[in-house]
Amino acid sequence: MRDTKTAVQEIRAFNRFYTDIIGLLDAHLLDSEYSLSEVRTLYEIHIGKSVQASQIMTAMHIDKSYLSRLLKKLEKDGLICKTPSEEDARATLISLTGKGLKVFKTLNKASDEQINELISNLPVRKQEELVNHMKSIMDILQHK
Amino acid sequence: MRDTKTAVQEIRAFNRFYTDIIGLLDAHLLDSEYSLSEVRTLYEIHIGKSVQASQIMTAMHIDKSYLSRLLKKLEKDGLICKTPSEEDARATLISLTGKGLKVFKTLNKASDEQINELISNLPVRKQEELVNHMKSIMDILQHK
DNA sequence: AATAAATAGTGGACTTTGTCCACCATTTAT
DNA sequence: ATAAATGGTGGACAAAGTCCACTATTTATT
Repeated sequence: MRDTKTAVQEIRAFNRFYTDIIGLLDAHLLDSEYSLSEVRTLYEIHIGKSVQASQIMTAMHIDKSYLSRLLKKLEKDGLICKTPSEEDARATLISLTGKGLKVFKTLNKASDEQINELISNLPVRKQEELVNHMKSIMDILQHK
Repeated sequence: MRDTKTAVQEIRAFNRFYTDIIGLLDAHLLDSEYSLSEVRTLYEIHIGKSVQASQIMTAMHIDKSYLSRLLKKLEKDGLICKTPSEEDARATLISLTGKGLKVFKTLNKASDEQINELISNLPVRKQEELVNHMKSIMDILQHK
């Protein structure tokens, strides 16, 4: 392994840098009617097709009661539907409704555009900084 | 510019991936007596040596009233001191006290160790995933 | 010089996000 | 048959952060 100090410093610098970028994206996304966690929940249901609450919970690293409430809102808005699992009467299976899929796709598209705009507007200086950070980290990982 | 769809998708995939990693780090750091924002505030004061509240605010993208409260706590704990600015009577200059520097260094070291541990324990699969994400993004930026 | 507008910061009230805990129902293990 | 684990809900609460109104200066405008 190469010099640990440098590697760690580099990763922390990248974290600060990238946390900032993600923060900006997240902030922009907040105009929507749905919170970040709600959108993320829709995403998890979307890719899982038909999932249990506990699976979403694990994927998102959130508390089950919080998830329960997120799901409640999404259900109230008619974006998801719950059906009792046939194998396990404790569990309910969650899936997107037609409306849910539509809303998800809309939000997703908005997010794509956001990112696209970010890429287009990223000043060259920031781009170079990002690339340099990434190079260092790749270097660290490949030599560890 | 290359295929936009792919580029945007790739960046979003990386965001999800890296948000997860950062989340883990942040969660681990929470054992400390100080919150993430408080530590970040100490960091900003540390690198700025002697700064105004408004500078920290801009760097951290947080509300001024929230920062005011963060500073109040740090001051109460004797980690920072405020002195009225001589050029501008509206402003106060903020700097770390001896104790503040000591605490910051301790927290900083803990954070370093955290990252170090993360690197050491990152499964090869995750490492490769990270490197692949980064390669794609660098590729995107360099061809845009 | 007088006043309008901008800048720096504080504190009250509030919202959002998320956790902890107690609880019910069902299922699996002993 | 019963203990323990799993899946989920809801109450109470904590943490993080925003919005707004206010004070005190400072800078710009007439």
